[in-house]
Amino acid sequence: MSNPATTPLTHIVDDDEAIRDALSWLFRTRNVAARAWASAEDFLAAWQPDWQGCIVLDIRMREMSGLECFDALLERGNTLPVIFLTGHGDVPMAVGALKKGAFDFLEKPVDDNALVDVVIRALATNARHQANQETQATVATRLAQLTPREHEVMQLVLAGKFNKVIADELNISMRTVEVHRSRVFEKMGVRSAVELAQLLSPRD
Amino acid sequence: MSNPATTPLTHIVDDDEAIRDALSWLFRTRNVAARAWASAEDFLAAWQPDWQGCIVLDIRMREMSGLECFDALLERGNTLPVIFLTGHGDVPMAVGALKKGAFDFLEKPVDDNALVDVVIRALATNARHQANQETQATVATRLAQLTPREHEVMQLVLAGKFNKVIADELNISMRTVEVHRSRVFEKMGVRSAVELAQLLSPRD
DNA sequence: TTCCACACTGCGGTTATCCACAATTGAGGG
DNA sequence: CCCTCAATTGTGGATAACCGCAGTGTGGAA
Repeated sequence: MSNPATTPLTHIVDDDEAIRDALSWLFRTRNVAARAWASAEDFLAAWQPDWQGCIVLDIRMREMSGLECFDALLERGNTLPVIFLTGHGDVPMAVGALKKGAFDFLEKPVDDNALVDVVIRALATNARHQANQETQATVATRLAQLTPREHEVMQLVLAGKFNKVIADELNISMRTVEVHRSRVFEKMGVRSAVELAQLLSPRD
Repeated sequence: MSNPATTPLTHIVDDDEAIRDALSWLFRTRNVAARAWASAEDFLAAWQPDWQGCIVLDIRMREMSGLECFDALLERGNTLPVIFLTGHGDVPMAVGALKKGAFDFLEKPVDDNALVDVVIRALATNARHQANQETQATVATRLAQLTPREHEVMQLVLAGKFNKVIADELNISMRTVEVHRSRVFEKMGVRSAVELAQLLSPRD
């Protein structure tokens, strides 16, 4: 049994066993690791925030619908790309799902190649997102290690101020500024203010 | 006549005069500056890349359809947010438009308040995009003023390297590095490598 | 030929940054 | 009481960055 936290899986969520089997088979023939779920409830009960991969989610299911499942996932902070499949979609439903962040919205019957293409793109998107999350987590961990004073000095360093100016503003000696500055660089794993600025540059 | 390059306008493109009039009136009552066009061709003939505002675009029109107009706008590098209106949309059409970057996709009859809300959000999005474009244009202009050698030195400065190391790598004197470095800061309008790094930090 | 832009360099002097070594004080926890 | 951590500071010495002043050489355009 693959571990969804480290091996990206395409999760097929559909109450129709024939569809689940067909999609499982399709993905297997395309070397896409997949796992099938017979209901949205089953999937949600198992879902973990650190899973990697993507979700192929049928809209119309017996108990909980795909859209309800999607809303629940969003509430839990899901970041897996969600591809909706539906036999009877309408425009507001599709538009609403996409604007809530759904990755795609496809109508059945769906072309095998088209679906696999979408899944592969979704997996790539998830991989990029994961890499970005890890970087941000590392930065956040390092920032959390700074003492309040170090953090304060760091902001002024990032504002491009001289040590002498920082010392004046904080009413401390230049030597103290140097100590804090040096410790900031050490804790943030950088060697210069340029590297620090680049590490902490705002990203959309 | 307002100048669309500087005054944000909501462009109503619909071959149905009654709709145009109704929407013009609606926007006027909500203090949203608008301009109506009887055909996609008319709008496209007038369109300029520096216009500000947004576009409310009907899909089904006599000659050129809204979707064709949208494709033409994309080819021309349009950045105005596009809100589609349709009386008979289907899911693939809606999904396709949104994935090509349409701002929204609404079905007629559309609720006045809902439409105005969407338009106001689109206008805000356009304003943010415009501000970002201006910043990027300023940076690009400044970068274009650098000599090739200055640009080369700048890259090494941004890599956090000492002047001495840069001099070694480029086989020039340290004084020359200092000269280039100083001129880079001057032309880029910054006072330190930190500011330069922040000005040029990658953005998605 | 002259002028200009670009690239380059040396000298001397100043300011900024960095840090080893050493030390003190205060707060909090075991 | 002892220990750890955070904040602070001084001394002395070294390296890095900055720049005025002065100058040279090359290539291209007028």
